Amino acid sequence: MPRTKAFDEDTALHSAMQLFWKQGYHATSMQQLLDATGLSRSSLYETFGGKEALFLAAIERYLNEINRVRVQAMLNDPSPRCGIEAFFSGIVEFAVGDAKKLGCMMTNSAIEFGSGKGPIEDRIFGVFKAVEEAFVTTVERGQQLGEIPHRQTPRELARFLMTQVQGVRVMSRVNPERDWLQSAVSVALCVIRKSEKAA
Amino acid sequence: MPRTKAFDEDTALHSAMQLFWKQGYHATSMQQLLDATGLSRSSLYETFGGKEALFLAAIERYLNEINRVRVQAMLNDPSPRCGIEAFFSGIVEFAVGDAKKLGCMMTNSAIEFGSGKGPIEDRIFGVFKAVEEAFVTTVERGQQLGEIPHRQTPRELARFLMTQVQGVRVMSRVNPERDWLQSAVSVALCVIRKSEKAA
DNA sequence: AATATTTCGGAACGATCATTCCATTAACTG
DNA sequence: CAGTTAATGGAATGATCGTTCCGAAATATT
Repeated sequence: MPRTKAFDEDTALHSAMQLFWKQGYHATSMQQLLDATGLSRSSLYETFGGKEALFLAAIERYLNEINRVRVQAMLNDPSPRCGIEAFFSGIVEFAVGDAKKLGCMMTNSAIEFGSGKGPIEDRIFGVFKAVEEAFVTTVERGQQLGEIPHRQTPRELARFLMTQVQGVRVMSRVNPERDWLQSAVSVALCVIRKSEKAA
Repeated sequence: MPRTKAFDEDTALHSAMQLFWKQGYHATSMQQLLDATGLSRSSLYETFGGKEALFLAAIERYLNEINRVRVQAMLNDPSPRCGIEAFFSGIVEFAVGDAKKLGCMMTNSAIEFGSGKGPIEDRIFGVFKAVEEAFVTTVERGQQLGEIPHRQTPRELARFLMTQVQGVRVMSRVNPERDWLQSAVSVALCVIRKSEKAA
C-alpha cells in the first residue's frame, strides 16, 4: 500500500557520517546534511529523528564500517605484535590516503564533546574503553607468546598504545604526511619489540 | 576627554579564552561570550573585532599564558631528559587538577578546524611546528649530554613525543585520571631512557 | 561648568539554526 | 482501476546566530 522510499537509508547514513566526520557535530547544519544525503527534510526527520539521533546513528555506522574491522583484525591476528603494528600502519595509510585530514571520527567527537553527560559522550567513552581492552587482550597474548617484552604490564602498554593512537589521529588531521606519522609510530612500536632498535 | 573603559581587557580576554577552550569555537556563541566577559556587545566588538578575531586573540593569550611557560621550561632545563619528563608531568597534573576535561586548546582547535586554509588553521599549524622543533632541540641536547639514547634521530623522537603529547591531550578530555595518564606517559618516557625499565 | 571624545546599553538587522506540519505525490492492495 | 497508506516537497515555525548601529552616559580637558 505505501509509497516506496526514494532513497537508500544506508547510503544516506553513510553520507551523513562522512559530513559529520569531516566537519564535526556543531559545525554541520541540517541543511548541509540534506544536501549531502539528498533527502528531503521530512524524510530525514522521519527516518533518523533529528540531528542528535542522526549523529548517534552516524557513530554506530562509523564503528561498524571503519573501526570494527581494524580492531577485529588486530584481535584475530595470529601474531599479536604484528596485529598491533598493522593496526598502526592501517591508521597511517588511511590518514595519507584518499580521506585526507579526516582523522578519526571518535577522536574528533571526543575532543568536541569532552566528557559531558549526554548519550553521545557516553557512547564515545564506551568506545575508548573497548579499544583499550582490545589492546590489553592483544598485549597479553603477545607477552604470553613471547613476542612482546614484559617490561610493562599489558594495561600500561595498552594505555600507552591507546594514547599513541589518539596522538596519531590528531596529527593526521593537522599534518597528514606519511613520513611524519611513520616516524612517530615506528618509535612507539619499539616499546613492544624485544630489540630496542627502530623498525 | 574620553570616557574610561569599565572593564579590563586582559581579564575579558582571559574569560573568553577559557570559554573557547572548554567549548570550542563553533559551540560558543557571542551571547555566551558576552555573559562570560561581562562586556556589552558594543564593547566586545569595538575591542576585539568579532568572533574569529576574538578567537585568534584567545589563541595568543593561551600560548602566552599556558603554553609558552611549559615549552620554555623544557628548553631551559639543565637536564633535557628531565625537562621532557617535567613537560609530560605538567600536562598530566594539569589534566587532573582544577581544569578538568579542558584538554589543550591547541589540540582541541586542531581537531575542530583540521587543516583548512584560514588564519586560525595557519596559526595552529605553526604552533605544532614550533613545539616539534622544541622537542628536536631538547632531544639533540639530551643525546649530546648522553642522557637520551641514540637509537633514533632527534627528529624521530620529537615526532614521537609530539604525538604522545597530543594523545595525552585527547585522553585528558575523555578520561582525566592520573593513574591512567601516568601509565601511558611512563611507558612513553622509556624510549628516552637508557634503561628500558619504566620510571 | 561646558565641551569634546569615547564607551556603553540595547534595539534591530538579515541570515541561518533545528524542527514541525500539512498538502501533495506515488505505489501497493483489493 | 479505485482506495489506502506511507513518503515527499516545501512552506512556516520560533529561536538563535553574528553583526551593525545609534542614542545615551560618562570622563578628561578647556
